[in-house]
Amino acid sequence: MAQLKENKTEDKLTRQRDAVLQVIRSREDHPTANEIFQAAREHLPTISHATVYNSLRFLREAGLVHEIKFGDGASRYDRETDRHDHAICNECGKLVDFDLPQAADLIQAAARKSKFQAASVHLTLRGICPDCRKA
Amino acid sequence: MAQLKENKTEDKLTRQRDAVLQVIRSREDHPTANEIFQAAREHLPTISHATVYNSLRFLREAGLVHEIKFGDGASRYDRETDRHDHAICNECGKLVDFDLPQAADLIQAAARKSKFQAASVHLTLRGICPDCRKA
DNA sequence: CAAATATTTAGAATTAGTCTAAATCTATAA
DNA sequence: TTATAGATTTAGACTAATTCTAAATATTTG
Repeated sequence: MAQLKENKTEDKLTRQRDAVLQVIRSREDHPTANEIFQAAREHLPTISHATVYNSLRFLREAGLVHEIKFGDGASRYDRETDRHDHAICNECGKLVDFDLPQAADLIQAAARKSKFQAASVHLTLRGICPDCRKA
Repeated sequence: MAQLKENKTEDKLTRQRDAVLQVIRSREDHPTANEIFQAAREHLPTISHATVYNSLRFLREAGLVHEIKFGDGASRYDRETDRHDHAICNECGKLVDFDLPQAADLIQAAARKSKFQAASVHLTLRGICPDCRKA
C-alpha cells in the first residue's frame, strides 16, 4: 500500500491533474469524483472518468487535496488539507468542516487506548444541520 | 428517514434476522454484509443476499447492531452498540474499537462550532496497528 | 530522432447495495 | 380451519462508485 516515488515524471502536475485540482480549489463544498468529472470536462472536454480517479489519487498522495469517505456512497474531496473535523446531517447528508482543537489534543490518549501508533485523529459529529432544523 | 413502527409483525426477529444477528454477535471483528451472508448461509442455506441487507437494516434500526461506514469499501457491522471510537490501520485496514470518554465530552463544543444540533460524536484514529508495527 | 516510460483514454469488469416481482409465511377473523 | 391481508423472503436484475485493461498519446532522455 505504501509506495516510494522514484521516477522523474511521477510527480508531474499534468494538464488533467491540474484541471481536477482547480475544480476542487474553486469550490466551497465537497464534490464527489463524478461532480469533479462533470466540472473538469467543461475545461478539458476529453478528460476521462479513469483519469479523474487517477488524478484524485495522485493529488491525495501529494497532499494537495483531502479525501473524505463516509459510506453514504461516493468519496468526497476537500481543498482543505489541514487537520479538521466534520459534521454530517442525518437528514440531508450535508457535510460541513469545522476545527475543534480539543479533538486534536486527544491523539495521545487515543493512541494509548487503541495501542496504535497514531498518525491522525478526527472527530465526526452527527446531527441536524441548521437548514434542516428550520424545516 | 425516521419511521415509527406501528404494525404487529414489523418488529419480529425472524429466523433470517436472528441468524444474521447471531453471526454478528459471535464475532469479535467487524464483518461486512458479504461476510455475514457467507456465514449465515452455513446455518440457513437458502438465505438470500437481499435478506441479509434487509436484516441488517432492521437490526440497525432496532439498535441491535451498529453499522460502521468508512469508505474503503463495504459497511461493517459491530455487535457493540454503545458509543465508542475507532482506530483504523493505514497499513492493513484493521478496525479496532475503543472508548475515549473525553471524545464524548466534546459533543457540546462540536455542536457549537458546527452549528448542528448534535446527535452523537465519534472519534477516529488513523495510524499503525500493533501487528503492522512489528512487521 | 528513437526508445523507454508515463499518462490518458474508452470501455469492460468488479463490488456494494438496492429494487422488483413472484413466492412463501404468519396472524387473524369469519 | 380457511380465507385473506400484510409482512417477509427469494432470485435475479439493476445501479452507482470505482478499478482494471489494453491501446493510443505524450513526454523525457540518450
